[in-house]
Amino acid sequence: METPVESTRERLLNIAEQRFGEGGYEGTSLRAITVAAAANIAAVNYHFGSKEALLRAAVARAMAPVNTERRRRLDQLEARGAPTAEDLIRAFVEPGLDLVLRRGERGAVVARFIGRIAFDPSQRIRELYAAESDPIESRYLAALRAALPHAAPEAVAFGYVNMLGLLALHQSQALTPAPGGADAEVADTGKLAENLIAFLVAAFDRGLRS
Amino acid sequence: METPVESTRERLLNIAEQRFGEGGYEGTSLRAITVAAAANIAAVNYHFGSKEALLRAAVARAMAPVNTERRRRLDQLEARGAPTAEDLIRAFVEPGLDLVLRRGERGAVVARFIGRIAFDPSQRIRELYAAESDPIESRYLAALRAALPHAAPEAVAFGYVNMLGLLALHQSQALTPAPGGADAEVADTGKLAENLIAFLVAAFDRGLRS
DNA sequence: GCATAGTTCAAACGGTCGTTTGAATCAGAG
DNA sequence: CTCTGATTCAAACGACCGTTTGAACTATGC
Repeated sequence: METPVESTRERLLNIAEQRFGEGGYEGTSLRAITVAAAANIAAVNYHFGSKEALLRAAVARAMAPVNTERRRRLDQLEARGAPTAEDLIRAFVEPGLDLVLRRGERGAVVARFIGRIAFDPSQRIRELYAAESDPIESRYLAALRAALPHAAPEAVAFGYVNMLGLLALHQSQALTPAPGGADAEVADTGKLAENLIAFLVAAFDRGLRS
Repeated sequence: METPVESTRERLLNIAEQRFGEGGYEGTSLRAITVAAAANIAAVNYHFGSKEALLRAAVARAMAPVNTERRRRLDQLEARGAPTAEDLIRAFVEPGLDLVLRRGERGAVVARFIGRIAFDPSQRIRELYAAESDPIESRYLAALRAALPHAAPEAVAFGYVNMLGLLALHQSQALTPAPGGADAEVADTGKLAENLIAFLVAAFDRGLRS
């Protein structure tokens, strides 16, 4: 028989991140996923074990390159010593948005998936995402505190969660209800990352309690 | 018989906004709602017509006082002429967060409900929320553009969706996974609104593309 | 008291959910 | 070819979903 370019396992992961990103975890059935992936329903439990395990595998796979790139940038910045807040914000935001901007449709699917899962209504799902991005969180927070000595530590943490949230919202495209809307235009011009970074830099530099 | 302080209809709305706020629309069943409200399942379809109609009624009821207050503040600001960006941001954010801070537990439930529905995974639900808050959106955008003449109109719209998103995330408490975390501390001191407003004002004043 | 409209009730409807089963099919090694 | 382990398959499992039904109950006006 013809050799499929993607294994069943890969097709399931690809379709899962697409559908989960569109309808959320609760709003997407395994049957919808397996039909779209041209796989049997039992294949999910065979390859992953359960619906939640499929989600976990999809999150891990989607986050891996983002985490790697963030770690790499953070290492590089710290090697040079004393990164600015803008350096750090850029090192955090760009790996998340480059998915959308520089990898075509596939990247947009992954970004929407990540952004959606990060703020899923179910706390269980959110924790699943948080566990995947936690490892570098403390490093970022420490670097941000050092770069913003005038701001109180709690204020820096406040800024960090705002950055995390805004990035997720733009990744999930939940802010662009109408095609051709304001945000879509910004994204089309490839300036979304720059706009978001400028927005956040101003907020971090001058909008945090001291 | 004893007169219940709340009618079945009111109990359903109260429990609905609590449960929808906790688990999202898809993640909450009518049976869970009716059991908690001590009502029969058929009561939902009798009083509202369907699950989605129940959600619609809950959204409308929860948003009404927020919209009213925002309109009132906007009227007041425009009567005085030439409101600043901070005036406008404050007039938008405070009505949304006062729910949490100044109405006790009940207000926190309503705020979480609104914040969650605003960015529900399902676009259908998000549009349902947007329809409820649209009427004043264009007024706010126009006033913001006038207050920020140095910023491009698309940049102002970009800032507006960021404000909307950050407010919803803080309302939904999705940014506070662990009790006693950084954000909870900020909220406990009653300073969340001030911190968020300062964050947004700095971003609007200095973080928007011209 | 009796009719009437408003409300609640237990029960069931058809459908979909995630998961499991056990047989069928596959590819590769001996 | 035969054997073996990995993979796929149709089918069914019990549970839960939103919705509907028609009878029972409640309160109010006559």
